[in-house]
Amino acid sequence: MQESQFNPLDSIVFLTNRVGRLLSKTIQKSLNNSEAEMLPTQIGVMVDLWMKDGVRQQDLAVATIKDKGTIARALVQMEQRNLLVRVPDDKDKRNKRIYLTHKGKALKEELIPYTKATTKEACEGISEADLAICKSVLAKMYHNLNKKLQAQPNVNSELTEY
Amino acid sequence: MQESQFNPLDSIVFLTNRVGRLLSKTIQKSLNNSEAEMLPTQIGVMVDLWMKDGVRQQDLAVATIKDKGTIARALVQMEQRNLLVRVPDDKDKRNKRIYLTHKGKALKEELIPYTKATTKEACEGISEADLAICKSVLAKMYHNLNKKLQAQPNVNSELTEY
DNA sequence: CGTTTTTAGTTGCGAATACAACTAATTTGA
DNA sequence: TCAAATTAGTTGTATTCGCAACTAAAAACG
Repeated sequence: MQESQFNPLDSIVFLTNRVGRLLSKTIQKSLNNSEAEMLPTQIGVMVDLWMKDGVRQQDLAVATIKDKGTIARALVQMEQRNLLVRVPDDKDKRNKRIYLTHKGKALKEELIPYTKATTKEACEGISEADLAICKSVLAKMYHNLNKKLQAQPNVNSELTEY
Repeated sequence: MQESQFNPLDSIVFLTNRVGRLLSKTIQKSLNNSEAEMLPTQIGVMVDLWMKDGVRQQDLAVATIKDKGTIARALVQMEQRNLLVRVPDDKDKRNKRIYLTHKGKALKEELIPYTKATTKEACEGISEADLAICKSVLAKMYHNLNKKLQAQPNVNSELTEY
């Protein structure tokens, strides 16, 4: 049996995973004991709502790659904190539309500096040009992976179109 | 109050997170009902052990960005499945060294095709050159973030040196 | 139309996880 | 040399999460 070549440090799966988790963990920790303290799932929901609000719970579940039950419970907690409201849709009573409150929108301003600080540290020694290429590659991958999901039935991802 | 510019689709934090989670979720699902079926934490442990085995539980916790208790319980399960062994260290009896069994090493061969298939789909339309730059940027970020962790006390990350 | 199928959201439940308290082993340094 | 501090691993506990069963609403279709 021959030994396969597989170096995680040269694997895009390994790299995106570890870097993504390191970054978000670092940011999340730095938020602790601040006004903006939030759980990872909640941060994910917030970010999606900044891009587009008024979407359905189901859209958020797909976009954040979480179970719809998990999202439902996270949204209840966030509604209790007055970060957002869940508005039943008159045209289709199965849907609930999610809208950020003023407080929810304001959190964006709080989160940005933490995100920028962590990003800056992480990107030390990396050229602007290379970073731009890296982001465009990841954006393309994100697009490909979402398209793949859309190709399967029963998935709506309005959110992830760009 | 001015509205801040923050487009998640141009944020390395958002992109690495979503792409990383989409990729690993896709691979994990494709493993279901196969011999190689594993939980995300277990996959993370395996990958680190492929890079370097004989490390301590604590090293794995740091490398996989998980709580040491979580790792301890995951390792017990994996030991029960005969994927690895936990060997008390004679020189320092606090440590347990983790070694892959033959079965654990063989899983690597099973996992590779799934990883490659998913990666290929995700990278459609991306040039080799750009992908290489993307990976080198992420590897550099990974290095920076781990160095940052090492700078803080009580963290050992032998594993993440490269 | 009316029945069947699909979809959005909710909820019960068990598994996985983080956090913190604990034990045992080692290191530090007075 | 020995008490205090640090470290690796374990375990208790509360929270989070994914899965699956369920309800209600809408769409599909004969």
